Amino acid sequence: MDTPQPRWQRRKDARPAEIIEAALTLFIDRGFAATRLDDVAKQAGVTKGTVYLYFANKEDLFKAVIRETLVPELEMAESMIGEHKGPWADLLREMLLAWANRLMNSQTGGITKLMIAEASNFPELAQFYVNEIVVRSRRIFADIIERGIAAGEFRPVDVMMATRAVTAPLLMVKVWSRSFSACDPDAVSVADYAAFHFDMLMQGLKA
Amino acid sequence: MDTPQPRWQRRKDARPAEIIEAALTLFIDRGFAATRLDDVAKQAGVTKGTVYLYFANKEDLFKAVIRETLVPELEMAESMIGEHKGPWADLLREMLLAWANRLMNSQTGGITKLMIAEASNFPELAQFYVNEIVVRSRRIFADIIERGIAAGEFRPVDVMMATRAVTAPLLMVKVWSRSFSACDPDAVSVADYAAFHFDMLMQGLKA
Amino acid sequence: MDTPQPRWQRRKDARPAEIIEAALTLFIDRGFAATRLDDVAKQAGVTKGTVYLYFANKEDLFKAVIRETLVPELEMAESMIGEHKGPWADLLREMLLAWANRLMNSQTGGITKLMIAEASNFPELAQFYVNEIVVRSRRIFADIIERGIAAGEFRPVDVMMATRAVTAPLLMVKVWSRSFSACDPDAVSVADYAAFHFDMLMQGLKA
Amino acid sequence: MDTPQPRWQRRKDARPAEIIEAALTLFIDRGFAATRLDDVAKQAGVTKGTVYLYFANKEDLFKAVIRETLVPELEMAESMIGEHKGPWADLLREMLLAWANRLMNSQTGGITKLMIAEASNFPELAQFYVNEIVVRSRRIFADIIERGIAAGEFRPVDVMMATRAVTAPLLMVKVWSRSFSACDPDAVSVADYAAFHFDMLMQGLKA
DNA sequence: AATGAATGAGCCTTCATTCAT
DNA sequence: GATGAATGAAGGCTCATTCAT
Repeated sequence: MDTPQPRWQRRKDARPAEIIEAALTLFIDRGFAATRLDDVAKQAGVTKGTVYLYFANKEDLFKAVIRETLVPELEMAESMIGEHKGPWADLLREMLLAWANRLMNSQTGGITKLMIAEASNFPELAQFYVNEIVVRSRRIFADIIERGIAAGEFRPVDVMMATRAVTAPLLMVKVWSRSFSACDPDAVSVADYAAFHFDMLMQGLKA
Repeated sequence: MDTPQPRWQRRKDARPAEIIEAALTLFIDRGFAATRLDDVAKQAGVTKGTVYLYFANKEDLFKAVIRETLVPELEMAESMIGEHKGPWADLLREMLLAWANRLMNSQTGGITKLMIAEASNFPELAQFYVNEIVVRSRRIFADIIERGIAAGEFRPVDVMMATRAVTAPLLMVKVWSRSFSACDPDAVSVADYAAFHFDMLMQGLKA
Repeated sequence: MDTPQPRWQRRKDARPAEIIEAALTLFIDRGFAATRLDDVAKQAGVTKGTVYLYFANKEDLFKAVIRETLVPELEMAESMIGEHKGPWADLLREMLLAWANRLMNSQTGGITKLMIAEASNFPELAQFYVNEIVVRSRRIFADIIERGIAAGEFRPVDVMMATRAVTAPLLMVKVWSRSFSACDPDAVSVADYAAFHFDMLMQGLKA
Repeated sequence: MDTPQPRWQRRKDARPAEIIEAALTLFIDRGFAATRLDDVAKQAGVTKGTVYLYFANKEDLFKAVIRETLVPELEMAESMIGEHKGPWADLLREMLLAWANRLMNSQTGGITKLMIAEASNFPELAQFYVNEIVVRSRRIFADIIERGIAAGEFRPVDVMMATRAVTAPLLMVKVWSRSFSACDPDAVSVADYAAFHFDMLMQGLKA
């Protein structure tokens, strides 16, 4: 006679994070509306009822997913800034590669895709995302560009535009690969692109 | 006996296009799953039943929306290519500005956003989109880059990467504005950005 | 080959009343919370979805049931008042018997039972019920008592109390029979009781 | 090693009564179905699990609530009867006032309301209630009426009917006040009504 | 061709009940 | 004895889809 497995375990502390992780994956993959709580629960290894022990409803879970996932993002973004000596271009390069790295190893790209898709359905969340993540991330790159210009290292371009020029391509490549890597014959790796991107930023296309 | 006024008009030819237009707007705004057919019908000025006269089901409508909207895209994209004399940079500039123009005046940006969001839910559609639109659009810019390099006008960069560098930023700025223009304090106009983008592509950031 | 029955009929005008009637029966029998909309629908010969074509939700249906059922009640109650000649006692008797009759042939008793049970769960509805039905019904009997006293026909008793003395017993007997007729060995018919009640009201118990 | 304080106290004997009391209050207020066991537990100062230590399920708790609450009812009812000398009307008056007193100071009225509402959902319980409480209570009043008639003190009325005439109004006034006291502008106190009721019973309305 | 009443499957949510701690 | 995390069945509600008119 073998020991029967207990039907479930008490994991009060671990549950929310597990559910959030499962939900994140599914939300990113299918979108908010197309994700069923049953699937979230199954993926988290619990039943639907358990989800409701920790989140008031589906929307609340979505918000938690976004917020909880963005917190490490924030911390990572902040931690990138630090002491720097030497040319600003070197720092820019370093930052870009670090960011590309995060884009590959975290859910950052997925979250971006998700927010792009659901922004109009969750306006306050979109606002939160823009304020807390986007604006801050831009600030980091904008600072570098501004200082580089002040140092005479960069051309005196419009900083806001340049910031977009620095961030948008990398983000797009990552978001794109999330959605189309399976069917795009010319898939491009984020890591490879990051290096190329920096080169293009510096030298431009002209011979 | 007098001829009774018909309760509705025969609009056989116009109906599908009207429904598709309404559906496109709503799909782009809310996503596929969050869009109700009732709302599509209302926006198209018909009733739900009428939608089913022209489309087998919601998914079928979605596919039609994508396909029908992409046809003019295709045609516009193709028509951009033609005889060209003078420097390739000039053609690139012209193409970029024309594309930016289309991004502003058509649903191209919206479709991109929609496809990013729903690609994993509609794989064949994603494949269709990539094959018919993305690859062709890339081809246009890739050609220019290749020829510019051959002519010694551009640096001998990786063409596939450079194509991304040319297209991704503009697309991202447009997609982003669709989702976040309401809550992004540093909104950037696509037209302005296009000019800046070309300048950066040519000269890079270095002083 | 026989003609296949149509799966359903369009009965837009009749539906709400049918649903209300079915709901009334079930609410009275089981109470609000214990009544499932599925059962209401089945009893009304429709499906659950149809209920939602006409009522926003279960609570809304409940309110409609109460209101719609009470309107005829009101009208009947009001219509009892009219021209009267002769002793006030005769009018009182007439009114009581008419009311007893209505109690037997309408859902009045059931509604009362229902409101007693659900008043605290639906405060505004309870208020509506008291204001629109109870107060008016009392007014009718209070008038008769007041005039009877003024005419010297009745003793100068407290009118409000006397009104209760006139109405409460009949109502209780009816409500009681709704709930306990199946298990009460000494069930009393409302019709019989009404006659007895009038007699007691007039003569009292004393020899 | 010191003796750790136990997290909870053994209250084996007190627990069931506390839970029953809490449940009674909520059942009366909201009805059986609308009362959540969570709320019962909270009101009793325990957790949901504890309820199941003492009661097999919600229905079982309900039955216990009714039965346990009816036991004191029974005892009180029985204790009212005793030796009596003097006119039967005096005894009747005494009994009515005593009963009114119990109606005000116990849950009798609430139980009645509850049984009226749930009788059809709990037939055996309704039977139990009728047999053990209602029939016995009636017997008390019926006895007085019978003896009063035999003594020539009361008119020779139908005893069963008269019993209803004696009990129903008081019960109705109490039940009513439970449900509608908050919204009935002409609320009537049970104590006041009891005195009036006896007067009416004796003298009737006629001048 | 068009309508919109009706359907019914499916999802979110609640809550009585169980059981690991 | 008590807890409360976890379950799972049930029910309210939505909405894509059908079909009588």
